Amino acid sequence: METRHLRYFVAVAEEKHFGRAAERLHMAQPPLSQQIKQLEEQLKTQLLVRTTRKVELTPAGELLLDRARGILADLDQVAQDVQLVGQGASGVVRIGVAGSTMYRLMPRIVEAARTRMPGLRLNVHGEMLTPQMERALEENRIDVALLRPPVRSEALDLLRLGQDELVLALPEQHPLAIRDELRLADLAGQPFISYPAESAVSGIFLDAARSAGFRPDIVQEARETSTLLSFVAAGMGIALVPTPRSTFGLQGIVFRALTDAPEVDLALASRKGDARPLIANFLSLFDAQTLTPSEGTTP
Amino acid sequence: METRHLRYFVAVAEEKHFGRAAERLHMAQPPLSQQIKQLEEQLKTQLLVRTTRKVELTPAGELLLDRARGILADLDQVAQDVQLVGQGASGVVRIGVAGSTMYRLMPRIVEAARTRMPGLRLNVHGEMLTPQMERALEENRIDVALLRPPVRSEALDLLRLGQDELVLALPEQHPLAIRDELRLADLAGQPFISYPAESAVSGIFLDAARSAGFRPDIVQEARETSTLLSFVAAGMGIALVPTPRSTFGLQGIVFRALTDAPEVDLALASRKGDARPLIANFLSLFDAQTLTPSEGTTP
DNA sequence: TAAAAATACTCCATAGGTATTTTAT
DNA sequence: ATAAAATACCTATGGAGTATTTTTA
Repeated sequence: METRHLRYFVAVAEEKHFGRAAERLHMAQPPLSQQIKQLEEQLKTQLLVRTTRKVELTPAGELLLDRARGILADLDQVAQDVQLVGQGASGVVRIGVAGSTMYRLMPRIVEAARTRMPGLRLNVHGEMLTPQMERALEENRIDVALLRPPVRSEALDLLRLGQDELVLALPEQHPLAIRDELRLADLAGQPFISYPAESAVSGIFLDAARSAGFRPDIVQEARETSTLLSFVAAGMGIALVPTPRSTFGLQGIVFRALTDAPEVDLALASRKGDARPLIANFLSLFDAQTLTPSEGTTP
Repeated sequence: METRHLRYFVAVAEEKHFGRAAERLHMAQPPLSQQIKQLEEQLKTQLLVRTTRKVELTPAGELLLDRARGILADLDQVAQDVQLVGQGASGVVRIGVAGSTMYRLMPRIVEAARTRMPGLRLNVHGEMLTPQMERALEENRIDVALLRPPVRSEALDLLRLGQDELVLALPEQHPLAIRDELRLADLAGQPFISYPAESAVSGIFLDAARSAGFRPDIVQEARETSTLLSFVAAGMGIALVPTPRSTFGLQGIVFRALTDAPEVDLALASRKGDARPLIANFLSLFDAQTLTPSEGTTP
C-alpha cells in the first residue's frame, strides 16, 4: 500500500465520484479507477460500492477513509517536523549549567530560547562545576555548557557571555568592613569560605591570592552561593563571590569592592566538532549580545 | 513521500549500511541510494551522514526513523483492520431489544458474540417495542432487532429464536388461583394489567381474547414486566406474561398455565437488503440454535 | 438513454538493475 | 588498498493517458 493509494482513495471517498476525484487529483479517471481497484485487490476487501449513479462506501471503506486521513496527516506532520529539525529550528539541547546561574542568567537564556527558537527544548543539567561540564561535553552527555572559564580541553569552543568581578563578602561587624579601600593583600590571614576546590571560581581566587602573596586559610567550602553567604553571615569567615545582586535575604552581610579584584568570565562552551544546525542556531542566539554583557551572576 | 521511501529509509537506518539494507529489501544498492537521495531532496533535509566506513543518522534522521516506524506500523494495522471489517469479522452492530429480553436473552447474545466474534461490538438500544424497532430498522437507526413477531413490514428478514407460552400471573389470594385447569375464556370479566397497546404481546393477547369470546378490561398498562407484576402483586388485576423465570422478588404472586395459552415468538429481525458481511455473520451465530430454543423471556 | 465507471490499449516516467567511478579510511 | 556509496547509463515495470465499452438508474 503506497501513500498514493491512500490519497486517491480519500479523494474518491470524499467526492463520491471518480470523475470529480480524478479532476481534483489532476489526473484522468481511468487510472484512478485502476489504482482503487488495485488497492481493493491488495486488501482483498471491497471499499466502494459503485453504481453509475452513485459511489458509496462499504463499512471497510468508512474505516479506511478515517484511518487514511490520519496517516496522511501524520505524513505531512512528519515531513514538517523533519525539516524543522533538519534546519535546527526544533529539537532538544542538553545544557549543563553552573550552580547558581540558575537564578539570574538561566531564566534569561530560557526566555531568549523560548521567544526566538520556539521549537527548541532545553534539557537543563544543573549544579555542575566547570570540570564536570567539560567531561560531560566530551562524553556527549550534554551539548552546551554555561560555565566559568578556564577550561582545560582544546576541543571546546567558548562563547563569552560576560564578566564579573569577585567582590568581598564579609560580616557587617568585621573590622575590614570600615576600610574604604581594600586590596587583595589586605585579606591575608583571614578565614575564608570558598567554593569547592574543583570549581573555576575557587581556582581563580587561589591564583589571585598566590599572586597577592598569601595562601588563604579556607575554613569551609560551599557549593552554592546562598549556602556560602550564610556561612559568612554566621561570622565563620569572609568570601569572594561573583557580583551577587541579591543577598538571598540574609542579614548582617556587607559587600566591598577590591581595587585589584580578580575577574571571572561566564561562557557558553560547545564541542568544536559539533556541526548540528540546532546547536549552531542556539549559540547564535548569544552572538549578538542578546544577554547584556557583564550580566554575570554567581558561580 | 511514498511508503516505499519510508520502508527503504527504515531499512538503511536500521542496518546503517546501504548494501545490507538493499539485500534485506531484495533489491540492488544503487536504486536504494537513489531513493534515499530523492527522499532527502523532497524533505530538503539531510537524513544520513555517509562515509565509506559508516552510515550515521542526523537528528532529523533519528526523528524520521522513529516516526516512519510508527506510520508503517499504522499502515499494517489499518490493512488488517480493513480486512477484518471487510470480512464482517469486526465492526459495530446496533441492536434494538425488547424491554426485558435484557435480563435473560440479551446476556446470552452478548456472550455468544463475545466468544465467537471477538471483533464485534454490540451497540444495544434497549426498551423498544416491536413497531418502534421496525421503524428503527427501516430508518437505518439499528441493524438488527430482537423483537416479538408479528411484524408488519415485508422488508424484514426474521430469524426465529424461540417460543414462549403466555402464562397467567395472578394474586395469591385470587379465586382463580385454586382452579387446577384454566382456559382463556375463564378470564372474561377480570381486570387486566397489560403491556402497552402497541406491543406485540398486547396484540397477541387481545387477539386471543377476542377468539375466546371476550374483550378484556385493561385497568393498567406497564411497559416492563417487573412493573406489571408489581401491579398484579398489589391486587390491581391479573395479567398474561411470557413465561417469566423470576418473580423479580415479588411476594404474593402465583403463575398458572392455561390449556389454550397463546404463544409468542422471539425473533431477530434484519433488513432484507442488508448484505453487509458483519450482519450476516452476526445472524449466522443464531442459525444453528446456539441459544437453546424455547428459551424465551419476557416481552 | 445518459451519465458514470470499467476495459482495452498505448505510452512514457521512473523504479530498479548493471557497470563503473569516486571517496574515505 | 579496499570497502562502500555515488554516478552513469540502461531496462522494463506499471502508472497514467486516450478511446471505447459496459452498466444501471
